[in-house]
Formats: sequence, C-alpha cells, structure tokens
Amino acid sequence: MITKIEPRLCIVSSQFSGSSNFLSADEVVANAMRICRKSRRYDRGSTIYDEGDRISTLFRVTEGAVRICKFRSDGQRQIEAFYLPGEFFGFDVERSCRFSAEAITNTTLQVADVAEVLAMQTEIEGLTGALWQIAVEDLHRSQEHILLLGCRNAQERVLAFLDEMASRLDVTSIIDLPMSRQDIADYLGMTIETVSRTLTLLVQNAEIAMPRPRSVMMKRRANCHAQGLSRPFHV
Amino acid sequence: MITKIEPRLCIVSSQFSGSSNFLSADEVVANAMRICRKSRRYDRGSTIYDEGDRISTLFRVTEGAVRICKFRSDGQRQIEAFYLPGEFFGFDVERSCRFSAEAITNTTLQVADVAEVLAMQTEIEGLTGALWQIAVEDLHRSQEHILLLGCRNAQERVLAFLDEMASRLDVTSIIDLPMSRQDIADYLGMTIETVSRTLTLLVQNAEIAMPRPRSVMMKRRANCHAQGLSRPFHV
DNA sequence: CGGACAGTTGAATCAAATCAACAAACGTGG
DNA sequence: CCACGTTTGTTGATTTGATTCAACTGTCCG
Repeated sequence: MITKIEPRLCIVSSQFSGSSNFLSADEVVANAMRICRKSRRYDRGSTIYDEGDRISTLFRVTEGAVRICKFRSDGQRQIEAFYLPGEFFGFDVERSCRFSAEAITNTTLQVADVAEVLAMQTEIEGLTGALWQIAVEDLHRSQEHILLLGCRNAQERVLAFLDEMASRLDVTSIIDLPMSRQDIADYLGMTIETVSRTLTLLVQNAEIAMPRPRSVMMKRRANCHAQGLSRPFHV
Repeated sequence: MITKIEPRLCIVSSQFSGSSNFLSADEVVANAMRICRKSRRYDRGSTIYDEGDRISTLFRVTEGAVRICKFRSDGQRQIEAFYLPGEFFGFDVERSCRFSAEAITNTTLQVADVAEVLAMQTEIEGLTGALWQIAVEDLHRSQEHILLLGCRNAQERVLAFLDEMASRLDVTSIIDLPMSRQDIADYLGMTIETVSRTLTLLVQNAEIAMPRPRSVMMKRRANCHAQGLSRPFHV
C-alpha cells in the first residue's frame, strides 16, 4: 500500500503500525510525553481546564478518570466525553477550549505542551502518524457517543453505555465505574432517576448484576448497533 | 508561538494558517485533490459507500449533500453526520468503513485516493497541517452533534439544528435544507412527526418562518449552549 | 451519633412516540 | 396542460415512557 513516508502523515492506522518498530500509536505518543517528565495530580471534582481557557496542552490519563463537559445557561450539564486510563485528550484545541475538563476521581495526568510534543517529530519516528491515529480514535469515540444518544429508549442507552465502558476499561467481567449516576445521566442525556431505575430493571431482568452501585457485571453483550444489516426501510 | 515546521504536523489551526501562503486548510486540501482530477456524480438516494466497504478515499462535496448513517438491527437509522458543499469526509477510515454514505440530493463529489493525497505532502506546502485541521473540524462537528442530541426537548433540538445548518451553509437569511424531515428526524434522534409538529409550532410562535417546507428563515439565534456561564449546580 | 452525599423508589405529570388519516408537492405520461 | 399516482409533509387522537417532585435508604466520615 503506502510506503513509509515518515515523519509525514500516514493516515491509515493499519498501515501506520508497520512504521514505528512495533510500538502502538498510544505508546509512541506516551513516550514522547514522558520526555516532558510532567505529571499532575487532580483531586476528585477539581477542574483541569475551563471553557474559554487558552491552553495548548496534551493530556494523558495515567490514573483516574476525566469528564469533558459543557454547561448550559439553564443549568443543564452535558458530558461530551469521558477519558479513562491510557486515553489522550486536549489535542483538538483551537484558539480556546470549547469545553471544560474535570477530574471525576482523584486523577493523575501526564501533561505536555503541544509545541514541545510537535518539536519531537524529527527525533521520534512515527510520532506524526501516531498523533493522527489518536485524533482519529477520539473522533471514533465521539461517533460512538452519537450512536449511543441515538438509542431511543433508556434500557438500550444504558446497556450501550455499559458496553462502551467495558471495552474501554478493557474488562470482561466486572466493570468498576468511576463516575456517579449524575455523570452517567449527563452523558446519556437522561435524568439520574431514570438511570437508576433502568439499572435496577436490568438487574431484575437478569441482564446485568450489580453487587455495588458502581460495579456492574454484564451478562450479555449490548446490541445497540448490530452490523451487517442492509438498509431495510430507507432507500 | 510555534515556528514553521512544515511539512510536519502543526496542530493549532491559528498557527497553521500562517504557514501556507494565506490559503485556508480547505483550499490547500481541495487543491491537492484537484490534481487527481477525479469527480463523481451521485444520484439522489444513491449509495457512495457501505458500512464494511474497504476503501481509503477522501471525498469533498462540491455540490449537493451527503448523509453518513448507521442502520440498526431493528430497522432504525441513525444519521451520524451531514456533509455540505465544501466539506470533506472519508479521511477517518481504518480497516473498513464504520458507516455508510449516501447522496441526499443529486451530488457531485471530488474524489481522491488517500495514498495519492499523502504522496503530495512533499510537493504541497502545508498539506499535512491542512489535513490535520480538517480532521479537527470534523471532530468539532461531531462534538456539536453530541451537544445537539443533549438538548432535552424537541424545540431546542430543532432550533439548534437549524442554527447549525445556517452556519454551515453560510447563510444569514433563508436556509434551504437539502434533507427530508425523515433525515432531520434520524439526525436528531426523534420521529418525523415530532420534527414536523415542532417546526409548525416554531412558526406559530414566530421563532421561524417557513415559506416552503424545505426553506426556513430564522428570526433569532438558537441559544442551546450559551457560553460564559460558570457551573451553577454541579461541582 | 449525626450530617452530608449517593443512590433508590414511588406517584403524578407531561412530552414525545405511535397509529392513523389527510393534504400538499412532484413527476410522469397521456 | 391536466390527470393520476407517488412521495413528502402535516395534523389529530391516543398511548407510552421518561421526567418531575418527593420521600426514603444506605454509606462514608468527622
């Protein structure tokens, strides 16, 4: 396919992987950030940055969890994204932050100035492509979030959410949720009561088990967006 | 800020603009694609690519409109994004397409193989950064879509949608919608009837005017996500 | 022990979905 | 140009499911 054209942009991730000594994109960027040797701790509930802040910083969650949110004039909060250990955020800044970021639990972040990371493109092989891949992964998470919000009833949304968390936390058995019911509600665009009710309903229907409010066991996979089906109604 | 480090990745768009002879990112990539001299016409309703297809093609809408969608096993369709004249799509492919793309109206697309575009990075100054900026713009549109789906009632969603269309079609007066009510409904996660009802309600409340079903005039800006407000309830 | 917080549950309300009928716009062929 | 069928959009009546408001339970921590 594409020959190695590093350090320029190599779009397709599967093609990219061959051009960086078998390191994943995450590892390449994480290594670059590690050179900056900057790490910050944030207490549960503290603000990492605010909407409108003028920063250009790349973050990587090493421990804990982060929520990206928007506050509306009516007091409503929409959670745009969660970031879990190993995931990156902050690379999409323009002039100023379009959202605010808060630590959900006590959180440790690797921090690096975007300019510093960019300056390493000459030294670190595959960095440019790795940054691209991380951005594309973030876009994909956003797209999944849209699909999730497209689920028309509470059960499907919650199941799809749990499914997403299971795969992103990379667990097969028990999901340890870092976020509160309110966080989940604001991520799914529903109320805290409906989230709670839906979870107990799922327990009653034996779709999940919930030994403690924040630890959930899925008994079967959610099927919110089954693939391989050709368009049945809309032509 | 960052000195010119082309052709490597320059993340911040405002910084990027200076490094390409006053051409916008869109223009730079459009020029690169133009070299490929490939353009395709799609009839209204025809499929551009299907979920699962193995293509790596960059598209730019020159005329018409495109919908990106996912079909669920229950027959439900979720529209993940619309693409309007001047906008790019298709750069986020991995192994295979995660969604399908269809022409909403009769549509003309500029088409270029991703590998060919990448190969031009040596010749075209600023191409790498321009590609990055376009990807970030796409991410931002996705994020706006999430906020839109977070609006909790029909009126706000529809107003926010009209607002989005007005700014993306770059019109101040009359919005000529290329898509049907069904398309709007599937984009907003509601039913066709509710979309229709909401629009007539907005006309009655003199929030919009609607000379024809597909042409809408906004009388005031939507205020779905007013900025500058510090978090009132959630700390 | 008592207060604060997180989560659950209940009853009433309300808004969107559903089912159904109708109207308007469009395109094609006579 | 009009007639006719098709598509697209609107409106009405009813149902349903999420929200709202409220009370309550459990847990953590000083």
